Amino acid sequence: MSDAPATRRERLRLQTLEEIKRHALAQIAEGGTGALSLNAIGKAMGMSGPAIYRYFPSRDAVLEALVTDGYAALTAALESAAAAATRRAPARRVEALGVAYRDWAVAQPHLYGMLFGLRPTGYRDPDEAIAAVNGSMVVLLQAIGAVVGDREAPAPADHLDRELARWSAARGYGPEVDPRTLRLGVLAWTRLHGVVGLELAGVLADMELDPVLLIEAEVRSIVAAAGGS
Amino acid sequence: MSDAPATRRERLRLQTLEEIKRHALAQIAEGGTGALSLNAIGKAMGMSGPAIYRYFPSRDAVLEALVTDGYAALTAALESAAAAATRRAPARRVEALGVAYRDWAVAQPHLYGMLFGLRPTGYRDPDEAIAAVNGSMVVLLQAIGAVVGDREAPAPADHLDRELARWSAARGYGPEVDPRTLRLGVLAWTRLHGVVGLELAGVLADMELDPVLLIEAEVRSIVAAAGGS
DNA sequence: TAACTTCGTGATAGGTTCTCACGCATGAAG
DNA sequence: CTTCATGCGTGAGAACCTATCACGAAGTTA
Repeated sequence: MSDAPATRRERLRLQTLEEIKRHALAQIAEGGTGALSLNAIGKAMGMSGPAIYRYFPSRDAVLEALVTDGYAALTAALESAAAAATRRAPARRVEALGVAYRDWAVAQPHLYGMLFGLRPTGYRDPDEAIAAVNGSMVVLLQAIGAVVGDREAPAPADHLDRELARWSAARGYGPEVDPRTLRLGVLAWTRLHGVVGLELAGVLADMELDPVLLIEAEVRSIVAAAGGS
Repeated sequence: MSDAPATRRERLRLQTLEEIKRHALAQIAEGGTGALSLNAIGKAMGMSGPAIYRYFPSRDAVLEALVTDGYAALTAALESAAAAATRRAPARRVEALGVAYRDWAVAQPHLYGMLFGLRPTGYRDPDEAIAAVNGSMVVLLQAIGAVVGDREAPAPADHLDRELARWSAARGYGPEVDPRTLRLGVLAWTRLHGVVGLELAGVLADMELDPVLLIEAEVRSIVAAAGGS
């Protein structure tokens, strides 16, 4: 994760680099991505605007760095939640993950929006970021896999199952992740995102629906389909 | 819908107003909301930048107008899909709605993002827009209601059901919409949005998952829960 | 015909990102 | 210990943006 700080210069450079990202994140937290201004960051750090360009080639590069960091932070949050619930029943562990996912998103809505919201056309995550988001998926799959347990998979393979099998193989998950777990893992994610996304968009608030109840309902639907209590 | 054009002046004004929105939509379609420039719109229409301010008080007002129109367009698309499938089995009608929902979103991703993506903090839809999005919900509820049919609802009312009952009553849907339909309607929406949102974010593409298969799986999950085939 | 309303224009203020040439200070090599 | 190169920050400036303002030219009504 952290390379050797090597020379003193690099250490300082890394320090200001982190400080820039900290300020950028704070700006985004109140005001959205549009409120990010390299000029303002420079001023807040006590230096001029153009100085930032010594550290980031462009405004978009700053955003991209935040995205990559964000993926890692989300995965870390999920791992921590899974670790905290490791002694509880598998079904409860899945529920804890669902709640943790929403909590993380709600705590920093604009960052979540940068990760899973609309992107400028043509934008594609760097491989580094794709790998990071993959970590979240692994956590989910482990938890759901524990619920499924050793039950044999009676589901007749449909189109989706076949694609998922290919997908899992290509990803190196290997055949030890059974099809049902795979399917439920992906669906759990899209369902969680559906609720969280609409909550952050303010639609659920407009309708006066409680997002937590929806999250719980969706978690329960996944657990039930996995054969859990 | 359309008021009387009254005087000739108003007719012309409405015409340029529409033209502005057309150009705005085109700009957003390629480049996202950040690419919207009133200056550029004016230039494209053969007039100066500030002239636009005779029609919209601010840049955000243009975006807001697009949002309101967008809600209506989505509802219209769903209604049209429902009408086209009116002679088919109820389960098929729900499926048609799911596909239509995704099709509409994919056809104009940035507009969809403006409707259901992250908003600038503090932003809240005008009542007009909330009413418009409500229309989409009604279409969904009708289709799902047809699948549920006259089956009695055996579901033990949980938290979510109780909240939905209050919600439905407050909305004037009346008690004729049964709890199960209500619940499935909301869940159908969040599930569809989950898949579509991740697709538009490019996450599914990164993972090489086919969104259509996911949509079908989710529609089937709703239909199954409704008791349909 | 005269008065009034509406529309579009150019100028302008203040903001942004981003490039550039310059000077300073730090760390490294001889 | 001295010299030199590298990296860092600055201010000026180009090109863009939103938004406001005073002004003149239309079209509309009395």
